Amino acid sequence: MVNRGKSGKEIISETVSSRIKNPKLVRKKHLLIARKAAKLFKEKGYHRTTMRDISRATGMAMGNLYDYISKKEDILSLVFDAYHDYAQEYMDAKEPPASEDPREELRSFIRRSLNNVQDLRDLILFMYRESRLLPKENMDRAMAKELAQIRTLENIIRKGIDQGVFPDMDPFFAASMIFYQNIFLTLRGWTFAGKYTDEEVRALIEEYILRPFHI
Amino acid sequence: MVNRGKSGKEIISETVSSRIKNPKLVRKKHLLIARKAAKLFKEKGYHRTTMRDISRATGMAMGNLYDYISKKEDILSLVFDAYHDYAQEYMDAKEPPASEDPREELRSFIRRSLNNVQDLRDLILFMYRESRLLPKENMDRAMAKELAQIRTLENIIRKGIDQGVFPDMDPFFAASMIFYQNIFLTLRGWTFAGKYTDEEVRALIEEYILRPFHI
Amino acid sequence: MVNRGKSGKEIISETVSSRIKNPKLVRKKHLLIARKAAKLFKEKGYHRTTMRDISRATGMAMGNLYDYISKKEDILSLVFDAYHDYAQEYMDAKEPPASEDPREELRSFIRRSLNNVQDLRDLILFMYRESRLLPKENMDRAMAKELAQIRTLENIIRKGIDQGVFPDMDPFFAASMIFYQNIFLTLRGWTFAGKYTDEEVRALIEEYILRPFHI
Amino acid sequence: MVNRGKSGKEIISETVSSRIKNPKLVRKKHLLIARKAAKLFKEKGYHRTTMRDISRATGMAMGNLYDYISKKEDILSLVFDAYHDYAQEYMDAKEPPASEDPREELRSFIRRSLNNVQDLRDLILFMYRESRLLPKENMDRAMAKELAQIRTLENIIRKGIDQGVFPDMDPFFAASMIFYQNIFLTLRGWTFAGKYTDEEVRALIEEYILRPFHI
DNA sequence: GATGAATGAGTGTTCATTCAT
DNA sequence: CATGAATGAACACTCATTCAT
Repeated sequence: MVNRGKSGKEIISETVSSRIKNPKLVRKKHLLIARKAAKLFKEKGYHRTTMRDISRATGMAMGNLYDYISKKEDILSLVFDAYHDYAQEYMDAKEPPASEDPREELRSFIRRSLNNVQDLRDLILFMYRESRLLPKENMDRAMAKELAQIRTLENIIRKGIDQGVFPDMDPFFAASMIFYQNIFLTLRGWTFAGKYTDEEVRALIEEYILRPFHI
Repeated sequence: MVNRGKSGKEIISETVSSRIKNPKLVRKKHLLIARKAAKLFKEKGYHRTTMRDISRATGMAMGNLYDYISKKEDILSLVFDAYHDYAQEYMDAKEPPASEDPREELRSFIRRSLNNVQDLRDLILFMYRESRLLPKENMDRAMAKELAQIRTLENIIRKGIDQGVFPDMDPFFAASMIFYQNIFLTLRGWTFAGKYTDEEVRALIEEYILRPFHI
Repeated sequence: MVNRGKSGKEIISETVSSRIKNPKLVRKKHLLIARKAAKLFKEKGYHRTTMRDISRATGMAMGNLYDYISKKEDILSLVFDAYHDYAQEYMDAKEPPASEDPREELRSFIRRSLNNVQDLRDLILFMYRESRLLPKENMDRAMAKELAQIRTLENIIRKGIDQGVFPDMDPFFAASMIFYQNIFLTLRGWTFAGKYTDEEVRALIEEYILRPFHI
Repeated sequence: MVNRGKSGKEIISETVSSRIKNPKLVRKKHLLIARKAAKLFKEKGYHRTTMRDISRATGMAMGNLYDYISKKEDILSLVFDAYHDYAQEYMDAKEPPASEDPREELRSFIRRSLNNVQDLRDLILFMYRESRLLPKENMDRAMAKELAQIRTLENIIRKGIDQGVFPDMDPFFAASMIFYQNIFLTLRGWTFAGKYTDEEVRALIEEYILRPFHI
């Protein structure tokens, strides 16, 4: 849930500047704030969550909170950054020894991604809902991260097409569709509530996504 | 853009009650409010749109506005209801003479749906973002309408499977996936900005969605 | 205490814009706010006077107050404008039939000015103290009004010099000195507290100011 | 820039008490604080200068700052005291061998005073603006210092009247007027901006002030 | 039915001051 | 003695809602 800066030191959010001098403390509190705020945001949305709520949840006094951020919007950035860092780590950590079979690679990517999505369901939902409130800089960053994931997928697909194991298709577009289908159950999971278990849903989506790739 | 109640009378909203007696007037104003508010909501989001904004946009005095609704939330309901009514009409109006070929039926449904989505892009985006703010009753209604559409799709698919023109699959699940893939370009339009035209995107989605249905 | 606009209609403050439509009401409330706020500002200074204080003093609810102004600073402008309008009227109203004798004209100007200053002592003191907080536009206006008064004085003095009844001197500079001497007892009246009555102070200043004009 | 107490020990402030034992250190830090705070106060005013600003400017940690003062107001006192001490020194240091000619003595006093005022222009302006914020005790002390200077002037004038070189007048009143005319250019410097150089202004004021003393 | 002024609780944010180390 | 993080009351300002006409 942290960036690794050039020097190898852990950094969370280069954009949110704090008045506090001790960088270790800043990182720690930024993480605390992001964690607690994320919970509140998920439950009540950004606008309905007050700074007082966040103060209470973090156990930090109002003024102290503002020692670590300079506006409420910063907390939004903190939450997004923390998620992206975490998601990156999640995908990196579970990366299997790169298979030579594109079909296997694709399945592996989807499976990891679906697990991640299911774990962070509410957070992702929140992010999709309120990303427009992000300051442009963070928005751009978020979009770049998403694009990077899509590019990874695109490469896998392109390789599959080249090797003749996938049918011919627009690889970037297909990658985008897959990426979005991954998120699908987050946005509309309720459709399946009661009908299928989480396990089943994951399996169904995986199968459905892979279907167009059978020759 | 109106419901037909059981009695055949036009109703725009069963949930939003107004102090005004004249039902024709109520309907007219509710529509006016929904239309103007939708525009504002799309642009600035629900929370950032003030009652004063809506008063100004509709040309109705604050007090008069509150003669037709009782809380701001009501306007959200009005907007959602108006959309659903409109979408229903849209799909109904363009419904072709039911083809006997499930493949054609499916393609036709998707095409109409994609057009609808592209026309109302911003509104749909807004609704996905702020639906959680809806009072439960409206939320349930919105979900029911979505489910109805999915059921229509499900039937087409089931027929195709039965006739052996579609491969075997879970028809409800497939219908759900299709339905949300339709919405895909709304949520992630920016991914394609500059890469493809709207036409191309529609064609690509259509093709991609239909791919799993080739035997 | 009001401006006369081009049309002859009374206007108070063209700079402070309000959300209220009825201009009569706006004028009335602006005046009320200026009057009550001036009192508070004089007593506690601008910064120590809170919007709640002003709300309480005017009997207007916080929100209503903000219907007539858009920021606290506006109230400062209101106070300054009201004073300047009043001072203008004061000087105009008591303007005697322009005497032909510059000496008499000068004495009359000084006397009126001193009376005005003594009446509005605390207000003027406040204004000299906090004028730097004014938005530039108002500041410029205030300076222009002051300059206009100095110019009037300058003209009287120049006439006197031309007629040979005043000794040779820089008329603009002398006018400035006189103007400031008028205000003097506002800023440092306490020096005389207990020593002289207000009457006596006025007479002493008048005499002192006029002294350099004896040949 | 320090007082000499009765015992001959240097004291910078009798009113501002510090928690620190070492009196040398206290004096040093009080002076540092007064110097840095004065700069900030002149630029931004008392209220807009935060304790953080002062901490930063002095290089003292917040808590350490509060070891030497007990409230923000104390810093105001420190600034005023430092100024008065400095002004006293300024006048004392440049005091010429007391001339026997009251006219010369008067001119000398005014000249020194005008130089002082021009040097400390911004500081004096600040003090006039914010003196009301001083605790009563300091206010009284400041007034006493002013009065002392006025008394000095009064004596010169009285001597001149007695010797028949000045026309008859109320010597205390005249002394007061002179004293405040000195300050004039501080308060209304902008009136002359571009019209006269600083040199010219000083000469004009000097001449103007002395005018009533010609027989 | 319509108008628009009035209400006041609630929001984000600041900042003098304290306190643990 | 020094450091700087922590405290929380107070502030300016907003806005959904009501009410008098």
